[in-house]
Formats: sequence, structure tokens, C-alpha cells
Amino acid sequence: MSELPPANSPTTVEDALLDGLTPPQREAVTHVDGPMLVLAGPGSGKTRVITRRVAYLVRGVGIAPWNVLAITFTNKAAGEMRERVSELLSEREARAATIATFHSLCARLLRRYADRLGLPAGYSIYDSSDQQRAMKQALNDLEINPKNFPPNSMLHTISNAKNELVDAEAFAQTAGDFYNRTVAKVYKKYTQILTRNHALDFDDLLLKTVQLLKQHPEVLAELRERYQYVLIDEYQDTNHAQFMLANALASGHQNLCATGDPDQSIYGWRGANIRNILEFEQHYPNAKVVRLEQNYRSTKKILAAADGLIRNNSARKHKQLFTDNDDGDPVQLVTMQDERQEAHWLVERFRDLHVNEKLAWGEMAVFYRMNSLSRVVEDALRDAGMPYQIARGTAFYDRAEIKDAVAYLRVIANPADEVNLLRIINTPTRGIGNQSIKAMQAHSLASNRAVDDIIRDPMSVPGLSNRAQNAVAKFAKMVDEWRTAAGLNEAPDLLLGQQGLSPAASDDEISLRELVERVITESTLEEHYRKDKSDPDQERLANLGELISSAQQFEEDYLNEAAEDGNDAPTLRDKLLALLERISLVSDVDSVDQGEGAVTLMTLHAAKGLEFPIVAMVGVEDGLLPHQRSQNEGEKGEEEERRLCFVGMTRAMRRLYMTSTRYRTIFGQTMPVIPSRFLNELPTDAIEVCDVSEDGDDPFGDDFEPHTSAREQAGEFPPGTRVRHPQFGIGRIITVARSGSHTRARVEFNAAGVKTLILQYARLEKV
DNA sequence: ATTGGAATCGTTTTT
DNA sequence: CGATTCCAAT
Repeated sequence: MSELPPANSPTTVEDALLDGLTPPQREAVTHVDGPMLVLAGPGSGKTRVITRRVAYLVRGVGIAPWNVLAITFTNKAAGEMRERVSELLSEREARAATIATFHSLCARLLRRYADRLGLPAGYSIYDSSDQQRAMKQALNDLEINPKNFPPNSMLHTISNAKNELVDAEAFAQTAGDFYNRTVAKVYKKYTQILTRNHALDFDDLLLKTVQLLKQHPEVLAELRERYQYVLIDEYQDTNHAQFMLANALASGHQNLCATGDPDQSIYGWRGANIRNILEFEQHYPNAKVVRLEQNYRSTKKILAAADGLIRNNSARKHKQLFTDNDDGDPVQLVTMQDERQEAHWLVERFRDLHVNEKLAWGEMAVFYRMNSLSRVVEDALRDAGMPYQIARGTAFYDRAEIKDAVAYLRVIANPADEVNLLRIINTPTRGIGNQSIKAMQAHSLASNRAVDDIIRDPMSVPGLSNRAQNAVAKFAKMVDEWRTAAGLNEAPDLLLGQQGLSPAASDDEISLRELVERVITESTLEEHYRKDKSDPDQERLANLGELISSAQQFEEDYLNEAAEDGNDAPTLRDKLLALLERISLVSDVDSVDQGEGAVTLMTLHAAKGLEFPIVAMVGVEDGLLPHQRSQNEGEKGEEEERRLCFVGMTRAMRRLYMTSTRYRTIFGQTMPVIPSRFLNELPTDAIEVCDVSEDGDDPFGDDFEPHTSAREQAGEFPPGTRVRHPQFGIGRIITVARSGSHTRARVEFNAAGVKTLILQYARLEKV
């Protein structure tokens, strides 16, 4: 996979960039002006094509690198793309091009043009826990019972609306029934709270940027001029707001290159609209369409299995996938007794591959549908002494102690941020209880002053005890000192977000590391966790230490980058805002390191875009994959689950294991489970079925064959038949219904109640 | 005001 | 089952 061609063959720069490419890849790389859609099957060298194309635009065509904008899905993907482009060009040129995620690009644009939207440049980006707090506040203010209107589903509905660019006002106009009218009220309140707190949530980043471009044609013109060549990766996962953004940026020059694969669209639940990619040619009738169908990643068997699966989807553009790679081993479908045996079996399998086939730990990965499934696998790996890493980039920042420390930093950077202020005002406890907080909030409302303002003047708050007044005054003084140290106090005009006005760092300004350190000590967070007896290993303290070092690392990187860009004196405020933005926008995959020499564990969603020689998918069972909750959305939901399964399978290069169990314990409850219906859709000649569960009864049936005997099965158990089930005991068939290749029977058991079973798998006997 | 224990709840995927 | 919330005792 070397990007550098042999020195003797091609002579010109263009030739070098096109070396080793297939005709369709070459077509995609050399297309310059006008819209283009690259439909890239899994493992078809898409990343290679994208990076070469960026290099080609710069070197081959002579386009300035800063005129190129490439948008990826994760920070990690952006980093890798920058890396690979810099190998083809120079580091300087690679940095000149804008390579970012939608969210980080928007965050940056909103800071730059904050004044046009009346947005404070120091705005906070709210993550989901901040959102929840804000939502609870909204429900509280409106005196709505969260029992009837759960905060999470409110947020979900509002998020969907924002993705469709529907603001609170527009939502209210379409809200017909009682539920939606209530949501409309909540939406409005929630928006007010965020505005008052100078905060944006994830969806706002997109929404506000689209509004910026709509309302300020001069900004749009500026950006269009700057970004003359726009490239968007993973286009199948864009939502309406992102679609509008892409269209706006490309609206003049039409130089929009979208790459992606409809068969890998797995974010429909988050508002992604698969039609964006399916209807690209309707939006851009003169679009060039390139299909990359040759797979360089997987063996023939693995590709055949995955292709056989995805052919069962109806809403798709068919691609004729093929590969010149070896046949390889069949995909192994293994049935285990329970999740512990499953994990244990996997560990032994991995050990065997490591010892006998000399495979590195880093070449193996385990995928699962839900994060909670990782625990058992993790335990087994730990017991076996195998190195492993879990792709949970957000896990570190999810820890309570880290969240607290970050909340302090947010409050320093953004005085208006009451959600975070109230989070930390009594953490660790310093004698400002619930009553006091309520009193201050009430006073804030009554006097129309910000809470940040109130805490400087605690005497004026009615009903605040003397003790509390002192505690609040002390707290306010502490925050003030930090702000002064950070150079944030003297220049209130900075809050209005005038770019370019921020002065160069003064010499006496402390470093970011120092600020973080001071906050952790002076807030007494450190002391609190040092005394914490529920944490004898002082893990929490160690995490706070890690936050300090990560801030230091971040600061060094930031200074280096700024120096390269000719800005040698970023202020502490700049550094702080950048750090907070980064913390808000980390994703799970960002933390995986394939060279780490460890088995990698991650969700199927996080696996997109990666590849591993050895892949094991665990919990491939009905109810898990496809997930129970997807069934409510009918066919559409099931097709997305099938794509998710497809994504997982196509990550595998050489070997693929898909395991299921007979019993699985979820949320503390052990339930009998059956293999995923998707396994029946895999072509028989690409798979090998194996049952290692204790009682050894093959759940696929002796003559496992897809699409068989559904009708016979139905005839065998007419409603009313009395049956016996190995777990549920004696029962009576209520209804029998065919669905796809299965026959489902509802059975009323004497002891276990009514269950829905699949006849092919449930070992029912007539009584 | 703070603390710990009991009760309750909600369970997918994530920028 | 684990996390969060609630409540009663300090």
C-alpha cells in the first residue's frame, strides 16, 4: 500500500499520482470541475482515491491547497486524510487544505463569524449531558412533569427537528396534537435557555451555520470563493442540514465531490437521509458517476457472504462487487451456550491465531451491537492476559471527576453558562445547598440578572443564609481570580466575538496547563478525591492528573500548529476555547490506535471505515442484530440493521467469525435467544456452521438451508395445537404467521405467558 | 447541608 | 444489572 511509485516508471507528477490505479479510480481522481458522485463499495480504495484526488487537484491541476475543502465523518478520519495527503504533497500544503468534520468546521466558522449572528465568540458547545440538564431546567421552568414528557425523547424530537432545519417557531406552527404542542413549548424554552447560556448543542452547530449562509450572502460568497473544491466523504450519512450546507458551499462552482456507499448508511436514526446519496443525480443532473466495485480488502468468501446479505435490501443501488483476492476460509457461524462461553471461545480462537498463525493482537477486532456487550468480552480478555483496547473516546470525558473539571473550565471561558455554573457551584460540596441555589435562581429571574452576576453580590439575594452568602462570595472570588489569570476579565468586549480584536498573549499570562492545574487544586476537586475513601486506588485522582497532561499535550500541539501558520502568540483564551471545543467533539473511534498491538473492541457503528485481518462479531442474534428497537420502524429499520451487519462483515480481510448464543443475559435477565435472521440470508457455500454449545443441538437444523420449509412448518402447527418447549414448558399455539423466510408463532405457555417464537428455531414438540 | 441507603428507572447505535 | 434519583437520618 505504498503511495510512492517506483522511481523508474512514471516521470511526470500526474503519472505518479495515477500510478497503480484502476480505470474507474483514475477517472475519479482526474475529474476536476463539476459535480461527481463516487459510489464506493467496501474496501474499494476510496480513501486512496480521495487523497490522490486532493493531491492531483493541487499538483496536477495547480489549484491552491487552501481552495480545497474535505469533510469527513470523524476527527480520526480527518487526521488520517491529512496525514496521507501530506505524504503525497508536503506537510505545509496538506495543512493549507481544510480537512475537517462537519461539526468542527461549523464550530470554527461560527467562531469566526460569531458577530454576524449576534453570537458570543466564547460560546459553549453542549454535549448530551449538558443538553439533559438544560432540558430538565426547561421542563422545570414550564412546570411540566418529566414523567409524562421524558427529557430524552424531548431532546430526540427537537434534534430531529433541528436536523430538518425546523426551528422552534416553525415547529410550533406545524404542531397539531397535544403532544407536539407541548414539545413546541419545550423546544422554545430549551432554545431560550441555550441562548441565555451562550451555548449551542451539536445540532445547532449545523443549523446556525446554515442560517449564517442563508442570512449573510456575503459570508457565503466569501466561503464559496475560498472553498472552490468541496469533497464530502460518507455522503450516505449526511442529514438534511449537512446536505443544505454542502449544496450552499457548492452552489456557485458546483465542484462537489460526494463519496460514499448507500449500503453503508447506518445513521438513519440520527437523522441521516439516505436519499441524499441515492438522489444525488437528480440534484446534480450533470453529475459524473463513478462506481468502485472492486474490493481489495476481503477474501472471496467474505465478500460473497456480505454481498449475499445486502442483496436482501430493496432500497438500494446495486453494485457488482468482486475481488481478485484469494478464496479464503468460509465465514464461521458459531453457536455458543451463553455469552461467557462465547467470550471464552473467542479468546481461545485469538490465542490460537496469535500463536500458530503469528498474527499480531492489533490485527484482531471484536464488534458488537451495543456497548454493554463489551463487558463479558473484556473480562475474558483480561483474564487471559491479552492486550485489548476499547474504542470509547468519550469514556474518559464521561467520568464524573473529569466532567466536573471541564465544567469549571467552561464556566471560566463562558460566564453566561449557567448550566455548568450550577453543576459546579457546590461540587465538591462547599455549603451551597439546594435551597441556596433555588434562592439565587429565583432572584436571578426576578431581578433579570445573570446568575454569574448574582454570585458576586450574594448579600442581595433574599432568603440566603449567612453561611451560604459567605460560601457564594468565596466561590465567586475564586472564579474571578481564574478569569483574571486567564486574561478574560479586563476585556469584556471580547465577549462580543470580534475576531482579530483578541490581543496577543501578554508575557505574564499563565499556560493552559497551569490554568487547568490551578482549577483542579483551588476548586478543591483534588483534595476531595484525595480523601475519597470509596476510591482506594485513587483512580479518580489519577484521571485528573491525566487531564492536566492532556491539556499540556494539547497546548504544545496547538502552539506548534499556530507557529506554522504564522501566529506565534495565541492567547490563553484561544487555547482554552480550542481545548473545550476538542473535548466536546471527540468521538469513540478517535481513540483507536491500530498500531497499538492490542485486540480492538468496538460497536458496529464505530467500525465503519476501518479494516482488520480478523474480525469477530458477537451477539449476532434476533433482537440484538437486528435490534429489537429497530423493529418498530418496520422494513426501513430492518434494512438499516442489515446494512449495519454488512458494514461489520466487510471490515474483515481474512477471517470472519459471527457468533450467537442460546441464552444471553441482558440487564440482569437471562433469556433464550435465537441466531439472527440475517444469518439465514448468507449464501451456504460461503459459510461454515458450527455448534459448540453444551447440549450440542444445532439450532440451524440438521440440513441448514436458507428459505426452506416455512410453509411446511406453518402447516405442522395450526393454531390450537398443544406444544412443549424445552424452556417454557407446555403451551398452546395462538397464531402462526409467515414473514420472509421465517414462520412466527405466538404461543401461550401455561407458566411463561405469551411468547413469539420462530418455528424453525424454537424446538417445539407437539404434545 | 450532607450523607448514605433504598427505590426506581430504562435500557441502541453517536457527531 | 447499573445509574440515577429520592428520601430520611445525621
